[in-house]
Amino acid sequence: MPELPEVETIKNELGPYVVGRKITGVTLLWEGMVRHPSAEELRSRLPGQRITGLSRRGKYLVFSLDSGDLMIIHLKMSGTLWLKPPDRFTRAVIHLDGSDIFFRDPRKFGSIWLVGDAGILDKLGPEPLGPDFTPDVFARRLAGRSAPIKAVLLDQTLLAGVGNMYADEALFAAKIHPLRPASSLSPEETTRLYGAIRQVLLSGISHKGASTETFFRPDGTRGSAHLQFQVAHRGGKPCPVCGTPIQRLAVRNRGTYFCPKCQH
DNA sequence: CATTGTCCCTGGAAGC
DNA sequence: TGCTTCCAGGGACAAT
Repeated sequence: MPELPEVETIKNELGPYVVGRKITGVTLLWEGMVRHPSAEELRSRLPGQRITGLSRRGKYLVFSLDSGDLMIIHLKMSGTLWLKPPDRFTRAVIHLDGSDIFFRDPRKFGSIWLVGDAGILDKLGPEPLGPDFTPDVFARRLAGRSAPIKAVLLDQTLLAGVGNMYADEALFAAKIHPLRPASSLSPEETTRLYGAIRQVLLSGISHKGASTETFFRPDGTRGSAHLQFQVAHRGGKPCPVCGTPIQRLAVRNRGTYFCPKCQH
C-alpha cells in the first residue's frame, strides 16, 4: 500500500524514464480510475503533451505537462506504475515516445486526474519531511483533536503522506499508544512523535519502500522497508524490544499493530 | 469543524 | 476439493 516512502520511490525511479518524453496515446482498461475530466476527454487531451516534470505531494504523484496541465495519480491501496510489460491487473497504459507507463492496480482503487492546476491538493497538510513541518507546527495541529492519535495521523489534512503502516511504526518508535487522544500528548511526547514520524519515513525511503503486499518499484522489484518494521503487520509476533506479542486492534477499521507493554 | 461509519474493489489466505 | 469468511485499507462522502 503506497504511502509517502513508496510514492517517493516511484517518483525517484520513474522520473528519469518519463520526464522529457511525449505522450503518444492512452489506453484505459478500467475507466473507473478517471476522476476528472471524463475518460473520453482524458484520452483526447493527453496525447501530444510532453512530460516536463514529476513530483510528489503527500501520496499523490504529479506529472507536469508542457501545456501547463497536470496529470495527477493516486495509487491508493494496490496501485503501482510499471515500466515493464503489463499483466492481467493493468488498468491503464500511458504510451510515450520511449518507455510506456503501465498502471497496475489489482483492487481498482487508484485514481487519475487531468487538471489545469493543483487545486485538488490544497486540502493537504504539510509535508512531514519539508521545512514547514516543525515540532511546534505539529503540536498546534494536534491541539483540540480528541480522536485517537492513530486516527489523527492518518488524516491527510493534518499531515500529508503518513499511512497505516508508517503511523504504526512511528507510534511504536515514540512509545505512544495508538488509542491515546491526540490532544493528550505532552510536549515531550509530541516532539518524540514528530522525530519518529520523520525517522520512519526517511528509513522507508532509504529502503525503497515497503512491499508488504502489492507494492513494486517501477522495474517490478520489491522494496525492503517492510523488513525493518517493528510492529506493522506483525500481529502475534514478539515485540523486538521486550518480546511481548504484538497486538492488533481496529482503529476506524484500519488494522493497528502495537506493543501493549512498550507503548503508553 | 471534528468525528465516525460506509463504500468502493479484488485476490490471497485461513477456516471448515 | 471447494466453499465461505476475513483481511489488506486510502480517501470520498454522508451523517451526527
